[in-house]
Amino acid sequence: MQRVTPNTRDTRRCVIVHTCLLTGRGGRSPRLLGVTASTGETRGEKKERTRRSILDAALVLCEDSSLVALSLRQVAKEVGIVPTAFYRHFDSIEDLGLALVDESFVSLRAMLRAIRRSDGTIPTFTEIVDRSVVTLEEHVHRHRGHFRFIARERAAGPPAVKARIHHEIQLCERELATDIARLPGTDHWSAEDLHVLSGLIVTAMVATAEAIVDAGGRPEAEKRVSDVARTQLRMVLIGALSWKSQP
Amino acid sequence: MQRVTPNTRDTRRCVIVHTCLLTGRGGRSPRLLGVTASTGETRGEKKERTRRSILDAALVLCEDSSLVALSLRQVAKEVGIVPTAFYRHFDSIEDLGLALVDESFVSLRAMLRAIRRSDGTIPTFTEIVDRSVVTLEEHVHRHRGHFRFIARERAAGPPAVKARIHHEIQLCERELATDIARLPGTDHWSAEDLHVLSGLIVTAMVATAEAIVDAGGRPEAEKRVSDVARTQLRMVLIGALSWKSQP
DNA sequence: GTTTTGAGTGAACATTCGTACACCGAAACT
DNA sequence: AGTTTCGGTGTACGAATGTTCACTCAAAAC
Repeated sequence: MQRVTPNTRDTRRCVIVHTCLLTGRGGRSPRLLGVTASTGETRGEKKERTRRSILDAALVLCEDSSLVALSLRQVAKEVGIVPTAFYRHFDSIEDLGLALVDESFVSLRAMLRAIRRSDGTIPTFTEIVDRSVVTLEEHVHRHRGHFRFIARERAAGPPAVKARIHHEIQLCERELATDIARLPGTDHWSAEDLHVLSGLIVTAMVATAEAIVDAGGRPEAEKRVSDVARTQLRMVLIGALSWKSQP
Repeated sequence: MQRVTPNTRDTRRCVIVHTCLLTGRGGRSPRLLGVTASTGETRGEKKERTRRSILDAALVLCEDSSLVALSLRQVAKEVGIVPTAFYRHFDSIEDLGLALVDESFVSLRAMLRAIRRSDGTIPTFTEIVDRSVVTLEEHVHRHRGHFRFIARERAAGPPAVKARIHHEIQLCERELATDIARLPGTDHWSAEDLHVLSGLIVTAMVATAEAIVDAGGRPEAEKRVSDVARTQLRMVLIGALSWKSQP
């Protein structure tokens, strides 16, 4: 972010207050030295907390723009550490990005597991669709930052980040394919067709997630998006049901 | 691109040779002054040529990374002009981005028109699908740079750029909806359902275009992508045919 | 109690960035 | 012919960048 005029920005500096670092800034206030020791915090815990602060700060800072435009110094300033301290936690911004990808997909996978878990009774297709869309909507709400990040860096991130995101999405497709295979009426499908269908569904859901994020929390806009998503999924499933696997 | 080590890059400097500027570099070689006049090139033509060079250079330079990480000085160096000369053509990098969006969609619209134009006879759905996918594949090949650009900046560009891309894609959806409405068997569809369907198709096609770009020109990978796209489109259309518009 | 470890500091570096300013000179206009 | 227009040049500026290096000092290991 170099080409903004110096005074337009910076209204939200140091959003993340990093209290543990305010206690003893390298001997700047030597009378507080003993206090830090009294916090009863293990060194590993402190490091982990700083790491979290860095991850959170990075997610906030590249909200507009992208990872490739995110500077190490910006992150350090936001966290409240000196630039060089960044290297104690990550080798580079790209490395940070990979950690954010992992983190994002951990929560996403939790969501997918939640959808799958509720399959005790044999549900109708409509039930599956409605439940999935509702779950997605909730989840995007709760992890808006992560979804924005994935949607952005999937297309614009550093090559390694893009590759990992792509790989994770492919895993989602494969898991969905095995789920579909368990549904009644898909016995005669080829593995190829199964994968094609799950790819289509995942594509549609990714687009839906992006649209929900873009709705920016306005309830009526989100409602419209999720209604569209529901209809689209039903269309796809109806198509799938009348699909004949060809050789 | 600030965080590369200074010597790793720069193997492909000044890819775009800007001959017109080599003739008289501001009086650096005054004996060539008359030559420039003898090129028989209007001032407007020269300006347009420089503008083209800037657009092309920008497209190449932000191939990896993104518009938000593209610097005015990089572009100027690649084109072979001094940084301040950039402002004679664009107000900012964002302005340049908007021009690139327009340019990209001009060619995309030409493609869509081509698909539509061939609808003299009443084609089967299979014919429509096959023809569309083939056309898309050809077009992505011919305008790989533009498609990469759109796919990237759609998610990561400056807000104004993102907005314009989103708007253009919505236009595509609307045009597709009116085309679908002309097809037999969709008489009883609501306008809402039409738009939902075209949105789904456009989403799938955007994803297909991205996948073709990512295939990187390897023929077998592209073949696989386009086969998948064909199957997906058929699935969607089969679903659409057995779709009943609900109130 | 002594030593080692390691997260964080702060100064310094060579680059790169956007932009302001005065200027040039040939095409375009009168 | 004389004047204006306007791409393009070159210098200069303050600010920001990634990365180096030699430190500090309390927690952890011994």
